[in-house]
Amino acid sequence: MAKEKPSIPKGTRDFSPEEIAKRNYIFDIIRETYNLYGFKPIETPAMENLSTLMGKYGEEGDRLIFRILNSGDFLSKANKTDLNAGDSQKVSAQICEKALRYDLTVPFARYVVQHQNEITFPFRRYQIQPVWRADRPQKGRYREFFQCDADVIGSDSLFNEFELVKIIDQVFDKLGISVTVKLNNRKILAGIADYIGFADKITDITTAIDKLDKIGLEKVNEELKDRGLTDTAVDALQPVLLLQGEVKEKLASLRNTLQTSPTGLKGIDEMEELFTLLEDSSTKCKVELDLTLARGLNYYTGAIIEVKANDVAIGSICGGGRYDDLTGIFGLPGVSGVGISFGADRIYDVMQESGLFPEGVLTFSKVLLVNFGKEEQSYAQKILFKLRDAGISCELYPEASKMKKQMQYADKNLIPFVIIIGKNEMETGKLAVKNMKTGEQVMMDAETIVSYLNQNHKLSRN
RNA sequence: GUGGAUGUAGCUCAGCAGGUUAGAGCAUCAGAUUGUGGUUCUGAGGGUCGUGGGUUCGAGUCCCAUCUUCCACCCCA
Repeated sequence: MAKEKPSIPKGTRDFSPEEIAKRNYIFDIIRETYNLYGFKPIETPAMENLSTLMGKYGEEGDRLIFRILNSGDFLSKANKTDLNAGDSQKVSAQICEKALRYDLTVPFARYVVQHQNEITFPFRRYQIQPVWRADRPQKGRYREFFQCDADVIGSDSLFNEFELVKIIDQVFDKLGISVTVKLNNRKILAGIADYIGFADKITDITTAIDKLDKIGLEKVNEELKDRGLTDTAVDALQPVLLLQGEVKEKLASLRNTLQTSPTGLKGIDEMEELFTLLEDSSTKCKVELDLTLARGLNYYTGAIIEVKANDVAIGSICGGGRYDDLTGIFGLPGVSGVGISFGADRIYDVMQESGLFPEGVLTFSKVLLVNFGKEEQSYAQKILFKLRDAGISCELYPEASKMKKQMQYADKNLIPFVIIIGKNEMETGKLAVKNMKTGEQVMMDAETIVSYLNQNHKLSRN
């Protein structure tokens, strides 16, 4: 049999215990915060019906959806003409009924519609699961990655947007990542497109302006013209692109410019309300209005949210926005939702690069009990279970190896305490408790060990 | 989907005018030290040089293809 070199698909990764520990640290902080804000968890399957996903993410998005081949004699169901013509596009739709989920928002919309009679609105849910995209891997870009979504559906109130920004602020503060939250509003963008006379080209306009800080004003203008805008339209757009100043000033100026566009004015009202809420309850991170922010899938209709790390160049690490009619596609119109999504894998990369993971995350066992032999082991066992009863993670070295080896094991596994139980200790009842970080060793009886460890553990936790 | 770089031991890399048995550091394992780790010393194991073809007397080294990873574009967490 030919030897097969083990490997995993492009853009996917294995996770070691250490990596899981670090990732869980991120998940825990996000989950705690979601819980604190009263969100409830759900999960949905890794695969959805292809038709549920198609057409929700734009043309590019459709291309990036991983499709799942039907089982059995799937080719017999394919249209022979398309097959012979080599039309992969058409054939794949005929032989794939399922696909891996591309994000968590669309499956959530599907969930809401499907379970609408069990749900009490407004519904606050969160969801932490992997998603898949058939993208070409790059820095901070994977084909399988975790999203951590929180959405409020069934409420138009801008208080929801406000709370989501507060969550973002709190999560990144706890993680120790310095970030800037950028906000914009699709209605303002629509108003701008309307104002320059190209309401139908809003997608082209937004994707072009989105690149402003990346390729510069001139290139953006070029691209706008390439995408079919007239010179006068591009000229009319300039004051908007170059808008400077405080949030209030920007909005006032826009209000003047967009006075003929009811949609634009609505967007400005919304942003004003949101920023007023944010002013009354200050955030630790910077929150700014960025009119060039056009990101977001094409189902966004109101607020657009994006978060960038200030110290690491990696693209956005959290994004979100309001979608007014995502559930309408599945037969439940008139329900508005707003949500955010933390990109756990990018957050991981940022934390790794900036050395932000606390030391303690890699500690699994808090205590190792040294094993010297049969008698010592049975004595140590009692201590072992006593510690576990007290909620202290610990392990007993399973065989009577050399002490050096056992100490090395504790060292390599970053176990902060070692308890040594030999003949002497068994006779006196005083056990040797060694702090592996300081090297200091204290003799104490079994009764005091638990409180000693708890105390020291808290101290070292910082 | 487009363009560019990369691939030698578990990891980081050396080796190249094509020429015997492919090297180093770190890591691993064992010993020095049969009750004390993170330092030191000694030794050992570990590679079909990403994969498949081709050129050549001879290829880790040159050519082609393919895959991986990385970088940029597109797009995005």
